[in-house]
Amino acid sequence: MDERQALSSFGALSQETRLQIVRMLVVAGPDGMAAGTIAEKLDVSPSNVSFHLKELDRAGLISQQREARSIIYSANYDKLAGLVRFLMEDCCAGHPDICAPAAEVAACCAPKMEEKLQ
Amino acid sequence: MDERQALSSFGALSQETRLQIVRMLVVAGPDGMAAGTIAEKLDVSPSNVSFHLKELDRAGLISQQREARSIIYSANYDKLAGLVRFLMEDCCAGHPDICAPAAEVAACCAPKMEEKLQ
DNA sequence: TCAATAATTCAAGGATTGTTGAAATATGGA
DNA sequence: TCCATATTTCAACAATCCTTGAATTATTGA
Repeated sequence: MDERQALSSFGALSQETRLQIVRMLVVAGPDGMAAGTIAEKLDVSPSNVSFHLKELDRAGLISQQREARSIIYSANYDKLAGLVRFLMEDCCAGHPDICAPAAEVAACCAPKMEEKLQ
Repeated sequence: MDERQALSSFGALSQETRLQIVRMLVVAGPDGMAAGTIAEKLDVSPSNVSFHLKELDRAGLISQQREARSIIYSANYDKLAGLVRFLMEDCCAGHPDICAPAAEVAACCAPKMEEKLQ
């Protein structure tokens, strides 16, 4: 991930409805959710949710796939992971000793890692 | 970090000058940099850099401290770490098995951790 | 083919955000 | 005190972003 992509991702995530969409899709997993379902759950108009989905797609944070009359959206985990990496690289570029505590967060994704460190 | 803070942080980081400021301050470390130095290095007007510094301060990503005639800004590492955690929590809320690779990034902050995992 | 469903696109407007340069504030030294 | 330095604040304008509802496209089933 370069600065350009990071800017676009941060921009996409800096709007309430879009952040909620991403969080919902992340929880939904690889099966994703239909645009209409997202609109319904977040109580937002179809046209408005469509606008925000397009924005998230442009940033590369989500993908779409038609299924019958619905269009199914799902989170791009690799892009989210890339953004996490970008932020941590920034952090470490300065003072690894200071930002090391941030590494703790990794435990939430890799519980086995935490065990090994005991 | 709650959604409110995350939104504000993402908004702050979604502007080129501000993202560059944060990256510079992170590299600068705890000593920080004077507002004028930042403006000079990024080739931005003092009033414009001041506008963006205020925005980053509002988001809690940086701190300031007067030193003689200068005002020294420095990165808030804990807030950045909090944002990393927020993103990873989101990731893990869904499918830990899928987003686990993101945990690799932790290695950049905690090289000792990586050794232990060999 | 026709109607219903699902979603997108478009244009208009309102709201927010970014830029600029001039004026104001704060500090330190002569 | 007076001047130079360092930074912020302010107002005006430009640019971007968000919302809304109506019109459009795509798909399915009767």
